[in-house]
Amino acid sequence: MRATTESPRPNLLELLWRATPETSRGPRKGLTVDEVVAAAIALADAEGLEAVTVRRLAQELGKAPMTLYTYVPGKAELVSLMLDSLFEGMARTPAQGSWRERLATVARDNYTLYRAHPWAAAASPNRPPLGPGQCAKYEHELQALEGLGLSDVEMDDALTYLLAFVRTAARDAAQSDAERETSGMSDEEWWETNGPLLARVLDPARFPTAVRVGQAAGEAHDAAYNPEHAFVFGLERTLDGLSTLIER
Amino acid sequence: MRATTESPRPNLLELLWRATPETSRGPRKGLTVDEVVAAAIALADAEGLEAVTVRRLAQELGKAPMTLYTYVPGKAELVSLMLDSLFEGMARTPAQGSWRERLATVARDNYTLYRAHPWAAAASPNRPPLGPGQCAKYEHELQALEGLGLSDVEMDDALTYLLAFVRTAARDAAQSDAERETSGMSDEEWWETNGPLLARVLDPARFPTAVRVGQAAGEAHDAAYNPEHAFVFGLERTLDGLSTLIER
DNA sequence: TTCGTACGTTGTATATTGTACAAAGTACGT
DNA sequence: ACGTACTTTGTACAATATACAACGTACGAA
Repeated sequence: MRATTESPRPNLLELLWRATPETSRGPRKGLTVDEVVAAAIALADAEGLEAVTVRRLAQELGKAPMTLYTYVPGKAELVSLMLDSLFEGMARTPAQGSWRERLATVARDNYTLYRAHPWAAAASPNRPPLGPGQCAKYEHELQALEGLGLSDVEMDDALTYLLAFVRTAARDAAQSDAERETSGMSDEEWWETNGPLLARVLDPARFPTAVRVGQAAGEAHDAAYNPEHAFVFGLERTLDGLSTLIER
Repeated sequence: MRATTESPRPNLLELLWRATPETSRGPRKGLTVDEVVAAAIALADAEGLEAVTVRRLAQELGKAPMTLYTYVPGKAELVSLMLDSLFEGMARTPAQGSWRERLATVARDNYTLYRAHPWAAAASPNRPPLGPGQCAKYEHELQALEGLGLSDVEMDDALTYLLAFVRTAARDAAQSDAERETSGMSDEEWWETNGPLLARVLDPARFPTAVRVGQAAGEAHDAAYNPEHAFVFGLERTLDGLSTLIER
């Protein structure tokens, strides 16, 4: 048996905190984890997360594809690093005003982030890994809920609930945008194509309420779905829902 | 120029409503769209959506891979068909009781569906294509909001908001399950591996609230995240949020 | 100063994906 | 009876993540 070296594959958490042991042997590294992550974010912002392939990213960095695996154990870890980097640098508007204003600000900061980086809304899990960015974000956002008489567990519940709403709203908005782009069809074209079939098949006798309400919603929003309206409406509802917990 | 036949690639909407023109020429079809969709659902239920590849599905059906393209124009359309089929067959508990009870029932029916078919929660868009299943579902669910004094647009807003919450809750729950399975790590093992680093890096002076609240939440749920609790908590908040719209 | 070895870099290779294309075969309508 | 529309299928291709091994570099010990 050959005494092969134990490959010290860095753990995601170590990587997030940049707690990988420094090595001195061997050639100098031509890149840093931060550079790789920054390039990946730039690429995802410009062309979407599906453009962030190992080959393409390496090309962008002027290296051979496999080189990246020196910096990042795999693609999943790279995405986590991208997210944490976003969280690290995102806006943290200082908390002020009523609890409702403070939470609305938290929601808007998040919505703005996810709208600016649509790939992040799709990639972000409900519980992101505990990197420095996520921790700073969590710390900041909890401030909006401090001193309201909630238990610690309720603070976490409330924040998780609010953030899940925002992520979903942003994700749906991004998806709505993407569909419009991908299909390359305007709403008018869509109706020209599909209207006849729908008219035949959407029997008002069978779906009376659906036809009535669907039509009203479509006309009101001037589209099948209006993400910005959904966010505004949903944010009010979400804050109202939290008020019964907070103003108990 | 050869007079090639215009390939009558069926539109998704035509396919959803099974409104594809019947052909008589040529060999008899060995399958039906319904059989393909049913097999795909069974496969996704058993092994996840990532197991539903064209090759695997064809094998399951005893056909060559490319045969499936006779029935379905591509994989995206197949997934839409799978979803609509699920919606068609899902539980529709009759509406009764207060508006709150009715909406809670709608939410639970949806949550049950998505928990039984985790791939569907991940694949379902905010606005599913207008297939027969989706229409029947929409019609049914709107009943819970009928007669409450809401405008048609508000009915749609409210339902969309409620369903987005449920989808997200189910998606997060499925992801939480998947992570546990994929990592193959129990919570204890995770802490053994990552505890030391976290202890060093999660400075209570830098993240006082985060450390305090995070620890409390973790202990209360006996895990980093408790999806079922999040659903119960969130459903109450969501209904409270809608109450300010409905009981105005 | 020399040299072994740990480690960065990279070319090659593999398994898997969706699906385009064309050949082959089938059965209906004329 | 026969042409042709349509099903079925084999082959092929581009793209993916990443395993593996060869190669070269430069530090640390001698």
